[in-house]
Amino acid sequence: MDPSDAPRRATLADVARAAGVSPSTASVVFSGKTKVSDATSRRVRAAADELGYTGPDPLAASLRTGRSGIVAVVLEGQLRAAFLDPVTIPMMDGLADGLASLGAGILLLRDESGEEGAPSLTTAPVDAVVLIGCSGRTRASLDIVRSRGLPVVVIEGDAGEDVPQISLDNRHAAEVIARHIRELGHDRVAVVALPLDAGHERGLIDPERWASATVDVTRDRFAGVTAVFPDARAVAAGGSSIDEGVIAGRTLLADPEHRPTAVIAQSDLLAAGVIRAAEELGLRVPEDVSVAGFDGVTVDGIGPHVLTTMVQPAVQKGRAAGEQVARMLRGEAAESLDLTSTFRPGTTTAPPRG
Amino acid sequence: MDPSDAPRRATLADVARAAGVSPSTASVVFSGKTKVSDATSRRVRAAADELGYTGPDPLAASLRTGRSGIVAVVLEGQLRAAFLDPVTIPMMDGLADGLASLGAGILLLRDESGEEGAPSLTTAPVDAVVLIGCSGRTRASLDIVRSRGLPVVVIEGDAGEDVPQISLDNRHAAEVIARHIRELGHDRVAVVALPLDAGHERGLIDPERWASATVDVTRDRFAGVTAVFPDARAVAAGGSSIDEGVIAGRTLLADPEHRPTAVIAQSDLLAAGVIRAAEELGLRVPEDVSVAGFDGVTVDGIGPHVLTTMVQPAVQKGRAAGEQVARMLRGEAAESLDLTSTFRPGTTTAPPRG
DNA sequence: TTGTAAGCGTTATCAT
DNA sequence: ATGATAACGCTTACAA
Repeated sequence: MDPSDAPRRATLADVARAAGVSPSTASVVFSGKTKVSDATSRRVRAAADELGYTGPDPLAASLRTGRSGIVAVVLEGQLRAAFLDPVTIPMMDGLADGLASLGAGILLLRDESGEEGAPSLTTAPVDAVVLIGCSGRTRASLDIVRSRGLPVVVIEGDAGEDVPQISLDNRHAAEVIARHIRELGHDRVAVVALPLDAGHERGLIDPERWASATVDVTRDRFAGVTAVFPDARAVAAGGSSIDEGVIAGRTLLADPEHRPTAVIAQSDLLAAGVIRAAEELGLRVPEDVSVAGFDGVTVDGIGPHVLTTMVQPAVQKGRAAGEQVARMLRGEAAESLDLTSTFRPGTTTAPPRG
Repeated sequence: MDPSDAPRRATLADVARAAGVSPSTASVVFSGKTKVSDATSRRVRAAADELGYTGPDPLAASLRTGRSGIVAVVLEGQLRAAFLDPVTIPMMDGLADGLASLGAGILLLRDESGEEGAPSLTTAPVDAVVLIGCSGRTRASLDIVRSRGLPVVVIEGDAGEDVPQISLDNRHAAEVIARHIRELGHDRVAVVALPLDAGHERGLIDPERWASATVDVTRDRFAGVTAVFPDARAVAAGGSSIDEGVIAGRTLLADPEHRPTAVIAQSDLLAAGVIRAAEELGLRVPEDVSVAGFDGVTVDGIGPHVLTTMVQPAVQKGRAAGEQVARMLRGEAAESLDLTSTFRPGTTTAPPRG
């Protein structure tokens, strides 16, 4: 007897009919955009319950309003790689917060261009886009986003001219921590650097090598240190991890002859590795060697130590991005933000031994 | 002179008109669902370029096809908390893979019920839902999903009757590793357990306490061990981290009197902590004490050790979930899967000293 | 190979 | 406070 055999899901029109009201009234009952009398409201809701109607179909609503309530976050490569950096997660959390006012969810998109059938920036039903990181690929993503006319915010990446950007005071922050080290009296200082470019090669860095470094974060943090210690030696790590820090730490600390009295690492993870390396070699931190980090993340497994570090406002970074997106979606102008890291003294730095 | 002052974005209809073809033909040029002559195809693309048309509006396409190409992943609480577990990330990666055949993206949704205006399961334009974890809240999410009639898969959670579920052979896997320990000749064995319930209290666990444990994973992995070592002592950690492992490790190893010769930890992170605790106490691993883990994740910072552990197929877990979602979306029946962990011998277990 | 036509389920505008 | 009506931009039978 049914018009169709597969019992089609009830629509707002069905509910309206059952409740004896017009579709527009029924719509308003659910959206609350206009006053509705208590009586009709109740009638509509009753009819909805009756028919198993759970609310307006988001797809149809989206088409009509032109909003999907979804913001894309574009990460580089495998999710694994992106989430390896411990600041990414708090940042995403902040983003979720910043977006909350908008009622928007986060769509994870991978930056791999090729993959057939993969959901891409070109076809995703999103209201805005947040680009993370600073790979060359960012460029391509940016083009797509632009041609779709979507609002976009870039976090720590080489955004073009007019794209609002959330960045960090990397250079200045590095200088702050370097100055702390100098004030303690150190002058034989070494840096454990993040990768200089996509190559990820490890080892001592020839000063001229910096000219060809492509990763902004690495370069800026190094520049901050050399402003204070122009002759600081540097070792590049293969990535930001404790194990990489251990490797770099050994390189720097093994030889008592050239051993620095302080090591400035470009991430907390690396710093933790340096501490491990030092302890392996029988050196005490901070008595024999001071170690400073960068990021201010909680590093698991360095025991009683509290890392001296620059705390970067990871959550706030995400939240700021979310807020800028929200503004753009409201038609307001968005602005770029340069966030400030704060010095956090810990137990891993001290004056060098007499 | 323009019909409107704000230059409206071009639509497929505009493109069709400009190219002198019908809307349906233009549509097909972009979707590729039907053969189109090379000539018209070119004409349409040219017109599209001309008008700055970048492809069909996903919103409209979604409404028409009833598909958004988005799958929601519901995580408990803050993203931070969810991503603390190192298996979550590879799992999400696997999920992305499993979903790739579908061309679907992943929408991150937080499980917090309240939050006004937050994007919720009720209003998100998704084709299917993946529920992760085993909080009581899963229940609520499940109800929403059900009433919306969305396909759903649960990963390691207490899904109801007919919900396809991806689980792990926790009990059996724990038994496997316990047997390995016994075969090495140990009989004084202790367990470092994950939290028993939301309370997260640390310390030695009274055997009767297990009856009230609510976390399946913890209970199952413990049951596997007691099948081999009925009298194994257990200490609960406050969470799955290296630092918690250190605390638990100290509790177990400090007293030489009752010191076990082997410790079975319920996660690799905990195991890494136990190793640190042992080394702090001057014990060598595995000579003085054997340590086994669970998960098979890469633990940063345990230096030369390779953890003896059960490798859980994290990526595959995600991929399986993705594949089941894909099946359901194709109208096929989905099935529950119980995945198998595999034993990976490492350098952290050895026979007890004579 | 291409065109015609009928929606997909909402919501916004305007009138009542 | 409520209702009629017209889009929103696309896809897909089906017809030509």
